[in-house]
Amino acid sequence: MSGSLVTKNGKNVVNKISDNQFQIEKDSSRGMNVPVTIFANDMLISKMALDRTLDQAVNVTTLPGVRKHMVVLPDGHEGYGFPVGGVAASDFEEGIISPGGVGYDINCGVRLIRTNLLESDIRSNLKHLVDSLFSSIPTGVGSEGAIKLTNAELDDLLIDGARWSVEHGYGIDSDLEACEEGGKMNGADPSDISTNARKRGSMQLGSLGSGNHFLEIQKVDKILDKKAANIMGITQEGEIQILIHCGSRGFGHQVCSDYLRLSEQAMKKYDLNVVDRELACVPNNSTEGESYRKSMFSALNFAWANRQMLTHWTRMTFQKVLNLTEQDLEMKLVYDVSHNIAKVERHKIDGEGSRDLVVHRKGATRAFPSGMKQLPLKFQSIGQPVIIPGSMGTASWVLLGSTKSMDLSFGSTAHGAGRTMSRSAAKRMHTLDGVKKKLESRGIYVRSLTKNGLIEESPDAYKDVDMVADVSHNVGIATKVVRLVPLGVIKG
DNA sequence: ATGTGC
Repeated sequence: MSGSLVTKNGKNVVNKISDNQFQIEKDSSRGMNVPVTIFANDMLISKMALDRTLDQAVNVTTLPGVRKHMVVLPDGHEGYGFPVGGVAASDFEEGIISPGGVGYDINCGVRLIRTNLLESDIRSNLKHLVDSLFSSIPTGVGSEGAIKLTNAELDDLLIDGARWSVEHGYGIDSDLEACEEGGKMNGADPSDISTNARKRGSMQLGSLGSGNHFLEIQKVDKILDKKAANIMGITQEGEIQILIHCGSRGFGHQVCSDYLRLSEQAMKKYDLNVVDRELACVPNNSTEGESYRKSMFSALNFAWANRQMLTHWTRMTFQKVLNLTEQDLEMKLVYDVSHNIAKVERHKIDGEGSRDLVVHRKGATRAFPSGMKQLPLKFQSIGQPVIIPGSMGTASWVLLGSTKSMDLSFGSTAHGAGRTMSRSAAKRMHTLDGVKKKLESRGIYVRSLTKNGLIEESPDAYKDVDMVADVSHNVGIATKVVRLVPLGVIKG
């Protein structure tokens, strides 16, 4: 491919800066406040130009107070208003906050748990392990968890996040320091949460959900950065790891819906106009902005509490099936990262010094470098573990945040593979047997609640996660540490 | 993603 690429709506020209960096220049005449920077390669960016990904990124640059640039990561694809796989930073004082900039699944995220087991320790028990996980962890749309909370208990959980779960017996103290924000976002306040969100939330606590959410038993395929891997507790190839990918379930979904509606109404009051109604937003410093932040933070905490509970049941299942005690079976949390979040961070902007920005990461992972005070002590010297799940049944990656991310991507990198085939296309092109056979041929045992759940998540409906990790590594926003491959999967 | 699609 040579020359420049034009986006789907025909209005935006993409310039290639280098092999892995592209740009859409700022055009003030079309209301753009900043340029768009895209980290990709020729193949990935050509796919982004086929749908609305890049045009949506340009739309975001027209929002009030957007700073520096809109970032699109190599896994970018179209989403609700804002593209998924993007970072939009808005000025704390003069900018906006937008529910669509976080997305429906608030704090969709992943956590990686390392074990002291090798593949040979579990091969003969793999099916039993997967079956037991499948029966002890509720999956599927609308699935209900084992826990029923009163309103007052739910309030406590929404304020304390994973800490609530640990204090109620689901996990250990050291789990908390291995979570972004310690698994508890300060400033969460559930007082504006709707009754409807509460109703859905309290029922679904402690469940995995559906779509691309999964729990995988994986093994270490390759270690590329031994020093970083060792500090994370990952020591050798063949070591068993658990990856949990899920979010805030119907609770966060309802919070997002509630605030999209509220934002659309409040925009009239603030005389805010947006080029796409899906970009509904409110001034960050407004009553409505504060209300969304408090409620969205509550949903972050819901998701962290939820992943913490699933961690506990995973540990119990492994102990029981393998007949090992808590002492003999090490299952330590490596790290837990959020993929859908907005929070205030200080970032340098060329010519303006440092500013407080509302960093919207939608399908993006924080990738802070060494020395950042937000990181737990043991990662201060190397940087933050970044966990990137592939699609079900494909590889996943652990990367390491790097100083370049602070200059290039507001301290962020990609979050996953990103779809390349719609759910309906995946259904047309695959059968249940075909997908199962393909996974089995790779030695992967899957339990799924629904037929469509499996077909829609067929590995070839997604981009190549290795390519996504490569772009991140080559640009230097996060570097490769460990490649993981699945052995067993449970999903909705 | 989701008590799944205008």
